[in-house]
Amino acid sequence: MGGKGRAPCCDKSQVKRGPWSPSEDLRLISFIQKHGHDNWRALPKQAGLLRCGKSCRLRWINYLRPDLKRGNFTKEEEDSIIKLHEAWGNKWSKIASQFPGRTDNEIKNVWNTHLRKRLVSKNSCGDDQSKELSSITSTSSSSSSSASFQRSSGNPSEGAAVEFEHQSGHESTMANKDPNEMNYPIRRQSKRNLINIHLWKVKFQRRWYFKASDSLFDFTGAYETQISDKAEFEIPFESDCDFWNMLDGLVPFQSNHEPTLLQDDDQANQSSNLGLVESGKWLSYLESELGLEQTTKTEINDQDFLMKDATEKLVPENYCDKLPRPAEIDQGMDRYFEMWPPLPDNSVI
DNA sequence: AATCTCTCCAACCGCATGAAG
DNA sequence: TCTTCATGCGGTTGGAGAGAT
Repeated sequence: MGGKGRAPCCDKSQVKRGPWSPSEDLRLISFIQKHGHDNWRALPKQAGLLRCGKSCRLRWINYLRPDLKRGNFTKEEEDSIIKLHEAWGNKWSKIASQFPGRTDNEIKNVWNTHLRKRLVSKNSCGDDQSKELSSITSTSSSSSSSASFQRSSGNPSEGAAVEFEHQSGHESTMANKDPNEMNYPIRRQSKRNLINIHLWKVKFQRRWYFKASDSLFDFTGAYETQISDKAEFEIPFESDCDFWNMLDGLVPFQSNHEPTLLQDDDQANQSSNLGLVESGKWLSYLESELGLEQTTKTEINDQDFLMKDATEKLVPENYCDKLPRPAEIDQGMDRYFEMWPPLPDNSVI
């Protein structure tokens, strides 16, 4: 590497940094779903993201790609990591290659935060662990021992990466929810906490408007009522809908650890104010305000309705992602704001 | 209740590597 | 062969949350 050195990968002053917002995630997922990721450098611009390609790549690889295995490491996985680290040292990518669905970053983190300490602790209790300790304190690879390990049982290589489960049996932010509310939380285990997935669906003038969201996905759209209620859909890349964007500001739930659904810079303040609106009620109110007498509150088969894998493309034939916004909805939303003004910052429900 | 300290992990940074011109 | 570019890799950091004082 000589000469003037490499040019920076991007203009740092022109790109956004820090935690990703759900809407950015949506854009990245949607773009990659449709166009792949042949060129990370060009991807942010094409996807309409103010991020550098490197950041997009990391976000996808470490967090968004659908084949990631979520949840804590099993004892078997941890044992395998220890053995592999003994054999290969800090070759995190190489080690991660033996754990489908796990990332090098994840393994590096679990090593630095758990396994290293555990082994140091073990070692302090006896000399028989000195070999293990030597592998911890040295970053060089040991060529003497062949790695004997097994892939952890239940790895996701052959199955859906994201496993959804029904809410049954969980307490949740929806503890007091009205069963009639059109709000169907599902929980899945993430590495750090539980994430609620919510579905809303409202029928208006022969069209279903839907919205589904969790901290990673937030997709909206509409389809004609003559198609099956169970029709599945893809994440729309160019999802329309000022209407739904406005609803995004009315985030009706907030789990303990999750970020608000939309935290774009220009929406952060609004979200922080509105994120505590009591779950579900806004939609019931909206329905009555809109006079949707014919609105049907249909039980949704969650397993059918949710994407099990972000790469699946299950699009209703007459799916529309550019529907005009009915004036009635605009009016109803105006009245909604009057009835449910933004809450003050320090309010708690 | 307020403050401090620790833990964890997502995200960033810089370097290495390989491909292309 | 040299330079530039794109991507991969491993080390490090910043900040949120949890626990301790």
